[in-house]
Amino acid sequence: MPPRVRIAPSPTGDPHVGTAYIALFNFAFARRHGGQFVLRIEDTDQERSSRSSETAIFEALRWLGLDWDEGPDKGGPHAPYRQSERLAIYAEHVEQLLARGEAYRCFCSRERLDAVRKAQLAAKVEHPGYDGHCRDLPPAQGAARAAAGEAHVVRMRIPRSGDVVVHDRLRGEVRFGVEQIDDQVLMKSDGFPTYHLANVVDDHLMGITHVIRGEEWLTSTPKHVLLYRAFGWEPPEFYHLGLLRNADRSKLSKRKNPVSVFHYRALGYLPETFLNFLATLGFSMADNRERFSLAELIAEFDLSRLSVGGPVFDPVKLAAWNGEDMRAMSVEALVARLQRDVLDPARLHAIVELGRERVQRLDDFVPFAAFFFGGSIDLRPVLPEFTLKGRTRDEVIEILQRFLDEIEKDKDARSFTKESIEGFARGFCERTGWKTKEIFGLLRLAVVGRTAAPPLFDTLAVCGKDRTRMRLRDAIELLRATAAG
RNA sequence: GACCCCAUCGUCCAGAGGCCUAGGACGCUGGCCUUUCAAGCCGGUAACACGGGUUCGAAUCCCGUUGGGGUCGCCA
Repeated sequence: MPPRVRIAPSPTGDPHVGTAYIALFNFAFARRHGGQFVLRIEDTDQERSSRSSETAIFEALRWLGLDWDEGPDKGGPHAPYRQSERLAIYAEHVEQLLARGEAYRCFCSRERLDAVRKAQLAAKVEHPGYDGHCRDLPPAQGAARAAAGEAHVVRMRIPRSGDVVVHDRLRGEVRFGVEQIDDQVLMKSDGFPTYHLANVVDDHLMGITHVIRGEEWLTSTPKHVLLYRAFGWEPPEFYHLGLLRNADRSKLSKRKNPVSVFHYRALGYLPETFLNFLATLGFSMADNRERFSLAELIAEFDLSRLSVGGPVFDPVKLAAWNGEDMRAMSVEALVARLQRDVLDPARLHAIVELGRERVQRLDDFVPFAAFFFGGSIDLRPVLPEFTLKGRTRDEVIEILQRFLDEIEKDKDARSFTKESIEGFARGFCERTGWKTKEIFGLLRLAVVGRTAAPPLFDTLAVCGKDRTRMRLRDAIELLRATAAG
């Protein structure tokens, strides 16, 4: 039986390298064995999910050449592939569990849950989690209260004793005591399923045979195993890969690294090189060769050669390989790539628009536009400019760090258009009490590397979010380094 | 903190008891080539976390310690 695998990203934020990483191995495995690679959108968080983010995932995966066989945009035998469109299916399955006593309705308020959690934290209890307040509510009573319209969630009734064994094909048997697992919410009060429920129901209904995903899911797998059991289903095979890491070995995060696939595209990494690089982070060829194409990876892919350690994502090595691959391409091909990924007509248009008042000859555009391209810039020549009257170096570092952190938390700033950045930045000044003049100056300096530039927010928008973030990080790092000395 | 995972050069990967005085790649470094800089070529640097076992023999198996990571949400 050909395998069926899936990638199940949630459409929040930018398409993540980690998603591409996991997608790659799922894709290779499916192709190797003539199976199917399914793309399922896990948009069960109404707050954070967005269509634009979903589209971005499609675009990123396609840019990399990891096309799927079934998905929201293509349909397939198990459509729909968007969880928000499968609500009736989950509701029906929850009813089943309710009827069998495998789940129960919980009417606890958020306030009560918060209080319980806080108390547990304070008391340093062994296994914090839901205290089972509604667990023994008579089902009829629960049903009646629900019918009367009382807000509630549905929780899974986790057995009170025993172990759950997860068979991870990469790690062997992993045993969990059931006392560490609290009664998971399966259905939220808004009628949407949680990840655990939707994931298990869909993997089963969609005939997924192998679940290849990140290690972050390993500890929730026993819950999934229990759910399969509650439904009376056979669980798929599990493979948990190590997580991509920052240089300091923490889980790869946008706070410390560019994690958007688009960032790598914008900086001009070749998709085939990028994929090759990702592949070597978690997989090795039997003959130990490390430069190979997607086709070669597929031809020789073998799940047992996946590794479980968390590899550090090393952009220096990626860049070295990228240069090597560029040298191997024809000039024509390079020009085509340049025009597609780095200097596309829309971007060129935006740059010319910003530059035309500031240049006198056509070829002035090129030196003018330098800061719109490339990664890090040398900020050392302008280091003294980061000194602000009445502000210490530490304060400057702190405010830049805070700005950086808050960009991602702000719903509007995330889209990174001229207007949204401006709105965010002005709000930021109000919140922090810093003058716009101070903040805007610092931003311009950090991102552009000079004091003279086109209007700040246009500039940031054209530079793009990832490049902006990267240079802010660089600036902070440089300031920290020099402050220490 | 509890639970779970992981542990070979700075980093990535190879090594599935003797083939290992541990191999490849990036980085760093010396040299060659070259009007320069790159590129290319040749060479060097550098690791089995520690402690106990098992075994004739351990990087490879077991236990412990240490270290790193992940998870503990009506987020996925």
